Amino acid sequence: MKQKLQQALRSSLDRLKKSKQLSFQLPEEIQIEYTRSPEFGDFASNIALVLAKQLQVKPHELAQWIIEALSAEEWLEKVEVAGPGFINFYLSSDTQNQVVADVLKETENYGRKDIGKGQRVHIEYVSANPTGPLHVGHGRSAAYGAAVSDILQATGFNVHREYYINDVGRQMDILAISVWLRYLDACGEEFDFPRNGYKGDYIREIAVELKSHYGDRFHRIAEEVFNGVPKDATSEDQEKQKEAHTDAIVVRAKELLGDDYKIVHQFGLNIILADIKEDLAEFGVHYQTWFSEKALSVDGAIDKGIEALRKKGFLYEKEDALWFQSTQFGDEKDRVLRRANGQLTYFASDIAYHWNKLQRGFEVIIDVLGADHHGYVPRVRAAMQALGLEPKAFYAPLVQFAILYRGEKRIQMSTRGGKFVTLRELRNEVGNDATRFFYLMRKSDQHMDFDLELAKSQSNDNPVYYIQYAYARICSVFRQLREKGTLFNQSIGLQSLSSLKESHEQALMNYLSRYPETLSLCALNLEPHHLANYLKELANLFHTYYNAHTFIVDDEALCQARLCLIKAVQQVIKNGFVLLGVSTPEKM
RNA sequence: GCGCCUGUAGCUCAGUGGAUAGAGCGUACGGUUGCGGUCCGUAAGGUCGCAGGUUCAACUCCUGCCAGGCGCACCA
Repeated sequence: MKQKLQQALRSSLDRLKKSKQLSFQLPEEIQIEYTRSPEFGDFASNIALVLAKQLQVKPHELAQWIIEALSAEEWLEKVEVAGPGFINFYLSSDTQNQVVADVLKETENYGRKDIGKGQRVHIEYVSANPTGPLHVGHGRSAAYGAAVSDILQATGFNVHREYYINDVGRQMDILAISVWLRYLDACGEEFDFPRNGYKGDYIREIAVELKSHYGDRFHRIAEEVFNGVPKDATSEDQEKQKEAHTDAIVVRAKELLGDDYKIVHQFGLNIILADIKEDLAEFGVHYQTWFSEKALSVDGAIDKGIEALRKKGFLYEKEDALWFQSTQFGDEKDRVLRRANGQLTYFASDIAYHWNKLQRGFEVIIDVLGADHHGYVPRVRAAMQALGLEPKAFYAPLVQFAILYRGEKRIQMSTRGGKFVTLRELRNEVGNDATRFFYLMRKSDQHMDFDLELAKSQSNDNPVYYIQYAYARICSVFRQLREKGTLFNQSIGLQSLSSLKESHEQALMNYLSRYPETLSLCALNLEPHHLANYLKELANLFHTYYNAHTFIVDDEALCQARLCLIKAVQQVIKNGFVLLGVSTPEKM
């Protein structure tokens, strides 16, 4: 519709150019926007305001000329000048009605558009270290990544969802020794558990399982284990000392266990990863690939990634270390890929991983990151550019933590003490639907307050409930219809759409027609919250309508037309919720 | 100290350079309660953090300041 209006304005301006001998430069795009309220019509354009200065004409007067030069269109009811020189368009009601037929015809495809043109998009999200269960912060990333993926897919992109498993490195070693030490504890050994170890109860559970699988195969005497290991820190803030302590234990573990170390290492990883996979699957969050960092290092991909950078000339050696010139691409300092001690940094394997993404032919790369990692973005962006990706084909949307509240009371969380609320706990308490929707309701890169009480409540204050209720209510109307022995007749309804004259009906139809644009907006900005807000407003308009008018009326034509309208509403709620991962129960 | 993000109604938050800055909740009145738990109306409530600048037009873009959050490893 916007395009049609732009076309109409363009030809009107052409005509003016000739008749009034005007010369002016058209802007690239003639702006058409939805009006804020029906009193300004359905659409408005600011074109007269934009051109007024060039032409030295008062905007209001210019707008009048443009309107006079517009050719009559049957889909336009009227066109007016308003305010400082806006041109307001009023669509004829038949044009408005058309949306109902469109929705019912296109059903689950209504709103889908091919703006992606099949571009291959790689989106990586969550990718939490497999050192423990997912917590509520990861949950928000999961909900966000899944919704963005589905929205992009629905708008014509070819989306590949991937989870990068950081299954090597120090954190994993610390996990391994944490499990092992709890295992030794279960074997009756006595010692102080390292401050830097993973202290959660799940570690003990894994240790117990390890013991039941392997008996005391990995049992070593505590004195032997801690022999030569530097003392642990005496307070939490002595980072260096804590790390020295755990690092030494890792070395001892490898010495004492030999090849068995790998078994312990893998055992913990497997259990935690299985838990993460199950958790996400239950949350309705799916991936095409679980990509292992270990696999990357095994097949020499890291060297390939480094080689790729070297060939492009962005590497140099300094003080025995290998550096990447990320400052060439706006990073604040160059970054080390290989340390003086010969070890590769995490960044090196991350470059390899991203190089691998490019090699697989993805044209758009999206890394969903926790907001606390924002400092990491410039160097990854730099690497992607160095490797030849267009800057605008790389996106790193940030996801902020949610602050949990139980009513007024804030729920305190600290990762350090292992005292965090897990995603599973949250889902169990408030349900998948509310968890998903609440996460997506707010712009992802902003802090949000997540009220558990509200999320659980079966009241209209709860937006998820409110929208689901609208859907269920519509289902209920159709059930009621059957009980009354009346049949829903879509073709009669569609032929009678012109009888939908109530302001509520007009408003609903107008809003339904905005759904496709809302989807595009979400897709192009990677912002699913627009869709959540849209659905809330749609439900609101529906409830208002429901309370103002009866659908099942004696006038057959009117009745069927109204049923068509609410059926369209039902369809759009469904389409939107599918993309957000929220269910649409028919009864509540 | 440097960098990034955020500052909009009592609260939670929307707001693609446009018209009188909005919604929900909360507050104060009033009206409706029969498809399902309602909904509707009215009012109060704002120097859009502050100050400049760009523009016909700024909550929106730019600069500076103030406040809050996060990040600043040859860690991952």
